[in-house]
Amino acid sequence: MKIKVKGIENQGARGKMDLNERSMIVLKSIIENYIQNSEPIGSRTLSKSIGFNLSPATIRNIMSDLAESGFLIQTHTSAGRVPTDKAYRYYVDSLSKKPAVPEQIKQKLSPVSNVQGTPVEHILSKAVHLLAELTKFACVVSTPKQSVSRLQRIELIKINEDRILVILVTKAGVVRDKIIFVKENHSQEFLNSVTSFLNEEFKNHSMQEIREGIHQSIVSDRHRYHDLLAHAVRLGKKAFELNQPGEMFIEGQMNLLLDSHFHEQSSVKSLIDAFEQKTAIMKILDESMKNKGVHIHIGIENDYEHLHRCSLITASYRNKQNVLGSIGVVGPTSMDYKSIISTVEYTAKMLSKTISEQSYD
Amino acid sequence: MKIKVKGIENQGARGKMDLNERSMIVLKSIIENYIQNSEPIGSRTLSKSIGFNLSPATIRNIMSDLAESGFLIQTHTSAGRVPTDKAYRYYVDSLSKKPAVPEQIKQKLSPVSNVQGTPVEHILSKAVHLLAELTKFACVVSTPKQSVSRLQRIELIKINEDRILVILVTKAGVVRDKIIFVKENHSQEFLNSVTSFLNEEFKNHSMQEIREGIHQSIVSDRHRYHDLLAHAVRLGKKAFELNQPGEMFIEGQMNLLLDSHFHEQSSVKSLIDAFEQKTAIMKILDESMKNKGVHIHIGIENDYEHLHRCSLITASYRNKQNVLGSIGVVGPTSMDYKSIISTVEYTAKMLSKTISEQSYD
DNA sequence: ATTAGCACTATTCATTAATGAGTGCTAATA
DNA sequence: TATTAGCACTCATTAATGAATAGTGCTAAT
Repeated sequence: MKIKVKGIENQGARGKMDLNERSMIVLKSIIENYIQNSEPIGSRTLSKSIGFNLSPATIRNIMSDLAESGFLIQTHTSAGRVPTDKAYRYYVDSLSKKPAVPEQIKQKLSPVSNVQGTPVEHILSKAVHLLAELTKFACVVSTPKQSVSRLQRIELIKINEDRILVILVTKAGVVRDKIIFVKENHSQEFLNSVTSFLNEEFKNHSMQEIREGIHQSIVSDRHRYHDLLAHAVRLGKKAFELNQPGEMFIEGQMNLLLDSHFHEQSSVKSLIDAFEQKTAIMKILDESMKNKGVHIHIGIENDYEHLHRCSLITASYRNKQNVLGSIGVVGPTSMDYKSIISTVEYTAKMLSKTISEQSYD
Repeated sequence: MKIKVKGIENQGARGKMDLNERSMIVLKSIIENYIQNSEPIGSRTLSKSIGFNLSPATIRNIMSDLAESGFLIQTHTSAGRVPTDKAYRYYVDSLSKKPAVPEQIKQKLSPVSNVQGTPVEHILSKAVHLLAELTKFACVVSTPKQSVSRLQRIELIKINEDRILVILVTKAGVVRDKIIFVKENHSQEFLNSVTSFLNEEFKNHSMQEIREGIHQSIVSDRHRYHDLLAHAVRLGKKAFELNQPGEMFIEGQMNLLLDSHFHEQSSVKSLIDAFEQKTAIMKILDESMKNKGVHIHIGIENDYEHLHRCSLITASYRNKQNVLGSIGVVGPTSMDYKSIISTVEYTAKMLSKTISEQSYD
């Protein structure tokens, strides 16, 4: 019993993404097998494991075509073929949308909502920890961007003659603190007035706006003759200057070492570098905040060379008002995209929900 | 030209620590060589590299004695001998006290004092990052213990009908925040009164004391007829309940993988576990807070089995008033104790200095 | 268009042999 | 008595060899 499949012909090596249905199925089988076993599958084995009857020889022909179009690659002449990044891209793009998240995964992620009421950082670290445990890869999460978040409250607390502790509470529920150094010895009562002024003036504005507003105030110098306001503006400028570079939590780096793909194959060194220089990953997380949904960066698609052997799956989290940051997984290009994608998506959703509920708007 | 050294005779395998001077020098040479090259040295090579003339045969005899007393071990018959944990302990104990910290190291650690004015967590993370970079091992630091630190200020900020943001500032300059859920809808003015009351009552007391004090208050119920105080005590109880488990920052885990000792030899798995279950390392850091100076845990000396192949060098950091936490290095038992010890000590000192200067007492 | 068959290639694995670093022991020596 | 020279022995490491294996590519037959 044989099946004949008519379809668009393979277009050769010119990079066209059209594959006839049979080639597609073969490619998919190869990819899924490789994801599972991390070793190439031969034409004979594939012939048996595939659904309908196709002889090894036919499969070899198909594989040869797929190799020519850049979906498969041979490490050496007599070795099986391994999917390329292009193949993974094709595979991911053709995935039937959103497989349901298994109940088991949901349950394992439920502790995220149990840490409500604790600092946002704590929630994030819980989430990223669980995600790493579930996926068995390295996971990262970026802390809420300060510039976009809106002010809920500012507090100025006198420490001693020349130091003031500034506490900023954002709508997203993030608390940031910083000590500023001042020349004048202000009384706490004075600071309280300044505090009220700043709160009234700037509540609900984003940090970005506030910084610009204060800058305007100083330039226009309209408070020149008003002592309190002048001081307030000056202190405010210092207070809102705290431009934290945006942090990132990493969990489960070690997981990557146990993964069969990194174990032998590639030099561990480049992975270490990738995590050492956090900027590259941070950039991808930032990028991910710009659009909704899950983002997938496969191997060579990454700008940063050290990440060429990794794939990143990221998704942003948010409160009701703003996108705050994003969370993601860093793993080998041959990761199980299907399940990882849905897990990351679900984690981001949980995170959004938990944080939204304790946000101040 | 030969040298004869008279000394106390080796006591055999009975565990006596007394070694004649010559054995001591040989042992020290073997250890230092092994630390440098991570491979055993033979009697011939050692005979040449050692200061005075000793034939390989003599050295073999000495080595044989050292092995018998448990300072050296052979992995197999025809292999060179490798120092045991006992040998490292002996070596460390006999180190001439406190070699000077190289200027280069001092310079590389100087950024720690540049982050003054930022949150304590930030300072810690900077310090542990630099330490990891310098030592090329994994480094850990524990955040200030909350229970011992004294209250500088508490703030209660109303979020909405049933939520209050609590901000605790300790003398050590640590800011902690938490949201508490309440049944009554208190006004911010009311919260301000409570705040003043709590600040007046508890400023300069340790969290431990405060918790006990509040507990007493409630038990004795002496505020029964005073509405404000009753509320204040009840809110205070909740506010001071925040018993953060004490965190730990880890940096440079990946460094261990590049180390020649872990690379092949031991299973990476146990190291991963050690870091996964942070409790073991946390316990050692806690322990280290109890006594001054540098603490050294060599291999098998560690209670936790996964750390049997590691050594930990820790030192506590403090402000003027209290010991706050500790910082340390986790590396192979064959680490360069001499330099690591002084580097850790210096880092802890820098940390203490930086934090003290921004502490509130 | 598909398949069977066969030649060819490269990896992997086990075996073997040579090498060499290192020790242990014994007898000679200072 | 302490030290040393010399030699036998052990065992890890390395390279070379060969057999087994998994896989492809090509061609001719269906």
